[in-house]
Amino acid sequence: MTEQTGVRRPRLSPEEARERILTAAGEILDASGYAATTMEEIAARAGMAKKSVYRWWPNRIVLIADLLARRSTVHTVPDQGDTRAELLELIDTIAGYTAGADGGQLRLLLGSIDDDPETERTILARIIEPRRALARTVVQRGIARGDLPADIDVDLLLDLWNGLLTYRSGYRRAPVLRSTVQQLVELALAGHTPRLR
Amino acid sequence: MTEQTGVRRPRLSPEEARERILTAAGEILDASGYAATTMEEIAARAGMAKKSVYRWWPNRIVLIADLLARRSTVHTVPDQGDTRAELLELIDTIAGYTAGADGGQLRLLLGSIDDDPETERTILARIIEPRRALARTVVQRGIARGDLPADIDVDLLLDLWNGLLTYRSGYRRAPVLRSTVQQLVELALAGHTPRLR
DNA sequence: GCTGAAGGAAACGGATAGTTTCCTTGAGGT
DNA sequence: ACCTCAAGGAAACTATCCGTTTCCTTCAGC
Repeated sequence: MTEQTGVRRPRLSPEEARERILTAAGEILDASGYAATTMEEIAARAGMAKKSVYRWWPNRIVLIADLLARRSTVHTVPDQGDTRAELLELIDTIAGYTAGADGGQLRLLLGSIDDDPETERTILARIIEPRRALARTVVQRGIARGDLPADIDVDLLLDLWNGLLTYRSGYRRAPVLRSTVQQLVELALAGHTPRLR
Repeated sequence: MTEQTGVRRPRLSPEEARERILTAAGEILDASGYAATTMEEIAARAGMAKKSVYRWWPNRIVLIADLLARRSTVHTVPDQGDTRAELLELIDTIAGYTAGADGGQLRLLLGSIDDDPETERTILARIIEPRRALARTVVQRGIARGDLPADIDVDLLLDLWNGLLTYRSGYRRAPVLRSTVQQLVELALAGHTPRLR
C-alpha cells in the first residue's frame, strides 16, 4: 500500500547525480541560508532520497564544503605592468571573497566544525590556499619589478591582508572601505611590509 | 506517582541562581567543549529545571555569550616607560585571547549565529571592544613618548593585529610564533603603520 | 526474459532546542 | 499558627534534523 511510485529514473550517471545534488544545495543555500540547507531539503530539491545523497558525501559539512569549494572561482590578476593597479585588484578580489555571501557561509561552515581540525584544514586547503597562490604570484611580480622589497615575508603579509579582511567583515561586521584597500596597497608600496629575518 | 521529590530549595536569590547556572555552563564547556554544553546539561548540573534557565536567558547562544563575556578578563599592560616591552606584552596578550580555549569557543559561538548581526555585535561589544580599549591605550602611550607616529590609523592597526592573530589561530590553524609577534612590534616601531589620510 | 544492483519512499533512533503542564513548597501576609 | 500564591522542580511534549535502515521497484546487462 505504500506509495512506491518511485523512480522517474533516466538512470543518472554518478556525475549527473552529484551535480544535481550540488546544484540543489546551492540554490537552497542562496535562497534560504546555511541553517536551512539541510540534507532533507537538498535531497527533496534534487529529487532523490537522502540515501542517495549520503552515497556521495559522508555528512552535511563535507557536502557544503564541496559546494563552496566548487563555487570558489579563483580570479586571476593579469600582468598589467603596474604593481599598484595589480595590488588594488588583488585586494579588492580578496575583499570580495570575504565580504560576499560565500564568505559568510564559509564562516558558518567552519563554525559548525567542533574538534575536527583535519576536516577544517582540508576545507581551507581547497578554498583558501588556491587564493593564496594567486596573491603570492602578484606579490612576486611586484618584487620582480622592484616595486616591492625583495625580502618580504610573503606568508605574513598575506595573512595580514586576509586577516584584516576576514576580521573586519566576519568578526567586527564593519565595512571594508575602498580607502582601506588603498591604505594597504600604499603601505606595501612604501616598503612597509614584514620582512624575512 | 510522579516523583515530585523536587526542591532542595534554600530559595536562591536571582543572583545566586544566575551565578550557579553560569558556573555549571563553564564547567561543562571546559570539560566537554562547546557542542556538549547543552541546555539540558547545564540545567542538570546546576541542579535546576530548564525552565529556570530559560527564565534568565532567551537561548543557548546568549547564555554562552554571557559566560564568555564574564570570563573575559581584560588584562592590563602597565606603563613601563618602554614602548617595545609594552607592545610585546600587548600583542602576546591578544595572542593569548585568540589562541586560548575561549578564543576557540568564541569562534564556535559566532559561527552558530546565522543571520543575527545584532546579537553578534552585542557579543563583540562585550568581549572584543574592551580589549580594543586596552590596545588603544598602549598605542597612545607609545605615540605620546614619540616612539610611534602621531598620525597612526589606530583602528586599522588594531584590526591588522587582531585580524592576523584570529586568522592564523582560528582559520589557518597555524601557530603564532614568538618571532611573529616580534615582527609586528618591530614593524610598528619602525613607523611602518597605517596612517590617517 | 532473468537477476542483481541502484535508488526511491518512508520510517526509525537519537539529539537537542525551546515550551508547557502539573504539582510541591516555602515565604510573606494575616 | 495558618493560608495563599508565586517560584521553581520534574518531566512530558512539539518540532527539527542528522544519519541509518528497511523494503520495494525498476532498469541494465547478461
